[in-house]
Amino acid sequence: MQTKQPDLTRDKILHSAFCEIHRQGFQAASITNILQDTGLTKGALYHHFPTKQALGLAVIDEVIKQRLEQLIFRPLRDSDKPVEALLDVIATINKKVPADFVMLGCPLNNLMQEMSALDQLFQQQLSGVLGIWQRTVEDALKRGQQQGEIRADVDYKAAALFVVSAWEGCIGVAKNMQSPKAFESCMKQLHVYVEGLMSPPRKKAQGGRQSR
Amino acid sequence: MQTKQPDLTRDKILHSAFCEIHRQGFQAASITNILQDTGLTKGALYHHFPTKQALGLAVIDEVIKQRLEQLIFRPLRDSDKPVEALLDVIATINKKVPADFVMLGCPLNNLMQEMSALDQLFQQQLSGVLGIWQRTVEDALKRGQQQGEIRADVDYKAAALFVVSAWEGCIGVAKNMQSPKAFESCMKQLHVYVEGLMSPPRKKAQGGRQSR
DNA sequence: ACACATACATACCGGTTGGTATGTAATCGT
DNA sequence: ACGATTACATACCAACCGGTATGTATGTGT
Repeated sequence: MQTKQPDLTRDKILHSAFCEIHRQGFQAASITNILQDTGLTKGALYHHFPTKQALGLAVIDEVIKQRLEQLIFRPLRDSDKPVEALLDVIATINKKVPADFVMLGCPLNNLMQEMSALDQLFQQQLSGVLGIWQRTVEDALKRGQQQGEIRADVDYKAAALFVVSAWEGCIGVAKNMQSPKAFESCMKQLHVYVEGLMSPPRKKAQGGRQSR
Repeated sequence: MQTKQPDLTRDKILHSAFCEIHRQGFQAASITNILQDTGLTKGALYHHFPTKQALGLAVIDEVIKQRLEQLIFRPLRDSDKPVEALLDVIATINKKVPADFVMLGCPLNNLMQEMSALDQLFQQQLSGVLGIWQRTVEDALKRGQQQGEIRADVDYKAAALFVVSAWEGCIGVAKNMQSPKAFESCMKQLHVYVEGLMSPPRKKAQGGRQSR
């Protein structure tokens, strides 16, 4: 290991790049700005990353994916009550995330909307993370189905895709409205949708009511 | 009226700007590119629009809003069977729109994700259009409720917000996956959600099944 | 017919961008 | 101990950006 601790430097760049990209988008993210936050220079950046594109891809893989992993994927995978876990994550996500994340949007969604049509490598990288998300929800629904919590006639693949889509849509719209309240209301409806996939217990369950 | 038909010139610029912005995003949209498509020059553009920002705002108001108006808002408003109309629009939207619109994303959503956190005027303009969308769906649900088609316990405001959010989410995710099929599947689930808001007729209705 | 406004075209500008070439100090392998 | 490699810093560059100043041809109002 070198005294200058290259891995630590790399992480500093990655983190700063993540913040800048989250705020400005990838294309508008300025390498100069990213470096200014770290006190490093271009020499350091272009030593660790060959291009700006490579830096962006690394941010997706090593920052964004990891955060989603910790925040969403792992809780779903680790729980042996997958439906309960899914409903819990949906219900509490807005408290487990910094407030400005609603104002700035989901980092993954931001990049998807900006880059998917422009850069194939970005598209693939982002699609990979989204695929994990989708398959994690899918697996939770599937296991819930095996446990009898989810109705047998539910197409869990299509439902999982929709859950993820609506999820991102909720963040996106809330971001546009700059309204954490809208996010909360919207996620509550997603909660209702998932409940609608469940087998009716004894009480006739959900409707769609809450505050305005 | 002048021989050079300024309104026509303005429209040409607006349309070209819409296309460039749709493909590249607003910030990455190059004024030079926009003008190249039209055969005009910067003199023309900066005669009709004081800044690039003003051009972008005009694109939202005069192109994007109008397209949504025609494609979504009007059908919902004009129908006296609002729930049926809503379900129909959701079911057929993918056929009423050019194929590359899925690949390039919803122009409104693209701009929301890119600009809402960066520029307050953009945020307001976009929020305005989104608000019309939301209120249009809201009104359709409300009227459906009065007609007894929508259950009385449904919070139509929250449901409308969710419908719009999920709608945009579906396009966004389909764009990332570059998959019109995913869009179709996703919208079908949104269809299921809306059906779930309806009063049970005699048949016990929807589930959630379709192709993989 | 003549002053003036409109509707553009052309040429130019300062600032910023991602990227590179070069320099250098520290560390590692042997 | 010493060459090679790593890990940066510094200086620089061509390309492109949005925007402006100026020029000009074509109208319109009177």
